Formats: sequence, structure tokens, C-alpha cells
Amino acid sequence: MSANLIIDSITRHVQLSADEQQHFLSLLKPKTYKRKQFVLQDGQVCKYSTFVTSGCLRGFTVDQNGFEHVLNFAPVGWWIADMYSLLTQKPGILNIEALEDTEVLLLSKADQEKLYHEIPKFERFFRIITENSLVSFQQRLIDNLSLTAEERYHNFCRRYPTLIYTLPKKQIASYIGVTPEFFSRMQHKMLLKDKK
Amino acid sequence: MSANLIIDSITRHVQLSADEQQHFLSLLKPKTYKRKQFVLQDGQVCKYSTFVTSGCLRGFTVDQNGFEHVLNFAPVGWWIADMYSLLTQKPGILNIEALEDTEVLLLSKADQEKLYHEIPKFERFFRIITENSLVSFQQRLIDNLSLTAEERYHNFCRRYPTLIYTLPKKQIASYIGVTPEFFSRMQHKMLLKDKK
DNA sequence: CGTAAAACTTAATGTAGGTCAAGAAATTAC
DNA sequence: GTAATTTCTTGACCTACATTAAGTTTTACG
Repeated sequence: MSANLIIDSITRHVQLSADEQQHFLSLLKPKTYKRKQFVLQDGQVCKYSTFVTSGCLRGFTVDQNGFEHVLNFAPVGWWIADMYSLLTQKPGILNIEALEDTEVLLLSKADQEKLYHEIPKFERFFRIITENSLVSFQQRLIDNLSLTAEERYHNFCRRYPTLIYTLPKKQIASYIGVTPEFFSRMQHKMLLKDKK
Repeated sequence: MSANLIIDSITRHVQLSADEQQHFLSLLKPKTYKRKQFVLQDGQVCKYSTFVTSGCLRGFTVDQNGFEHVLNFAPVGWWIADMYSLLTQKPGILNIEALEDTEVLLLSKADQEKLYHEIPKFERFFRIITENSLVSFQQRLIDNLSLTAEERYHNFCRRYPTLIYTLPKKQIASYIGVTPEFFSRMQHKMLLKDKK
């Protein structure tokens, strides 16, 4: 059940009393999205931190030529938001879309800030997951600067083994930073190599 | 004076009493590095958060072909660390080197953690700067996926106007993700354009 | 179901940016 | 102040990946 999922994910990092758990849960608004529905569109102000309890979301930007670039995926158990917009409360550049029918829990920015003051352990929790997120984006940037597309794909497979089977290939291609056409050719080449 | 610099940079985000300021300052160890000296080498465990009070540091990785890739610069007033290694206390992949003679203040991981418990405002401060850092790395990743080298260079100039004049061009080239040769050509082309 | 849309593949051609080499200019350090 | 080192530039050639286009397979959904 989704309350367990989110509480467990927090108590892996900080301990919470029953009261604290209840209080936290009372702040969350459940919401469901149909496949292809948008959770957030660029130009909007991001008002919530979103926790995925079933399904999968993707965060992406659209460049001046209309091409999409996947910033991140949020499968079950992950948080997602347009961090820039959430922090500044200005219009953001991120689109967040449901890749399949998806259930989430929403925590409003106001409630999140209040929570930090009431129960500092929550500030600790979000500090820790933000630090982890920073480390993985730094690593991904380094990968983009120093690895070939094929190597980046291998890293993706190692880091998100479950997602490989559920995600459309064009989404994976976009995440690692190549076109679907090149991704297709790349996979073909890798198959030939493996056979040897 | 360097104590003012670091206190000011913190009190821009959280308010501190005189006692809290004193306590914080008492935890910092000043240290100086000569130009080209290493603050941290890959393979080492990162033990400190480093705040630059004069000079400039650069964080970079070395790939399997021996090429360097600049992850970040830390000019005066900035913090730097190998976040992965600092968090996990495992050997890291980041090198941190002084680009010129540089003075820093070191805050040990143990003291930083203790500080979080003693004075939650410091946990807030580091949460906020980590969030800001995350936003800028996300933006840089998006830039690398969607912009040309020339556009990334313009972004660099907008974001770090002071650094353009002090940094060797090859460092800027590495930061935006191109070779020094291509960077040189690119600047030449931009000059021709500007003249028109 | 059936059909429309979306996702995937393959091929031909194009290009942003890399590599290698070698000389010129600028910094550093003794 | 000058030799040594590092940085920057320029030229010829190269390659990983993009683009365009067309056909095929898979998936969604009325």
C-alpha cells in the first residue's frame, strides 16, 4: 500500500515516530494520471513535490527545434519536480508526463517548508535525497562528456535494470542523448558483437 | 577578511546569532594551496567540504583515454568537494586542483554532521546550496543535450562573467565539452560574425 | 477485433566536432 | 631576463552521431 511505500522510503534515512508518520501522511494528496497526461507543463509554476506510488513519469525539456530531451524518469518510489521552478516559484522549463497510468502523492511546497520547521528530520531526509540526486546528475554529466553512446547505454542498463524492459526505446535513446535512429543501429551492432 | 566572506554567504540564506557564528568559525581549518597543487586526487576519500576564500579551484575527472573533463570551478565564495566520496566515504573519481595560489577553509565531514544536529539552520543552509547546485547541474546537462558548443559557451559567459578573463581557455573548453582546438576555431568564427 | 497512431528499423547522406601534427604566442620560474 | 614550459592557433583529415526519408512492426483504443 502506498502509505507504506513512502514511509519506508523515508525511514531508510531518518527515523519517525508514529505521530510524525501520521502527520506527514495527512499532508499528502493522492492523484492519478492517465498515460500521456501531463503532470506539469513548461511555463507553469511547479507547486508540488511528486512521489510516484505506481506507474512511471518522465521529466523532459523541449529545445528550440522541437526535440525532446529526457532529464529523468520517476518510477515507483521516486520523487520528481521541476526543481528550478519549485525553488524559485517562477515558470519552469520542465515537462512531466505519465508514461503509463500513474498514481502519485503530492506534497505542496508550502507544506514541505512548514514540515522542515516543525520536524527537522524531514529537512534532513530531503537534504539527503537531494545530495544523492546531485551526485547522480554530476556522474551523468561526466558520462556525457567522456563516454560514447554505447558506454552510456551500458551505464543506463546497470543503473536502471528494471526500466529497460518497460520503457519505449526512444525514451532511453533520449535519456542517453542520441536519436532513436542511432540507438536502433547501435543496438544492432551490439547484438552482432555479443554473438561472437 | 575571509571570516566575513563565509559568514555573509551563509547569512544570505539563514540567520545566525553571534554565538552560532563563532562556533561555526571555530570548526574551520584554513589552508593554502600553491598553483597546480592538488586539493584532492581521484582514488582518495574526500574528508572535507572546502570553501574558497581566495584564488580558484577546479574539479575534474580523467577518462580512460587520459582526457580531463572539468566538472566545476570554485572561485572565491564557492564550496567544492567530491560529493560522491564525501557522502559515501569511499574513494572518489574527482580531482580538485588549484588553478592559482588559493586559500580555503576546510570543514570536516564529522564536524559538518555534528553541526547539522547542534544547529539545524546549518542543515538548512547546506540543503539550500545543494538544491541550487542540483538545479544548475540539471541545466548544464540539458544544455549539453540540446545546445551547440557555441550556445553553451554563451551560457558560460552569461553565468560566469568574471571567470572568462581569469581562466585559461582550455579550461573553459573542457567545461563546455569541446577540445581546445575546436574552441579556438569557434572563437575565431564568432569574431568574424561579430564584425559584421 | 480492426485500424489509426506510435514506435522501431534500415539506408543514404550530411555535419559538428575530434584527432594529429606543427608552429606561434604567452606564462612561468629560475 | 631568458630558457623552459604551457597555452593557443591553424590546417588537413577523420568519425560518431544527426538528418531525411521510407518502410515495417507494435501498440492503443473505439
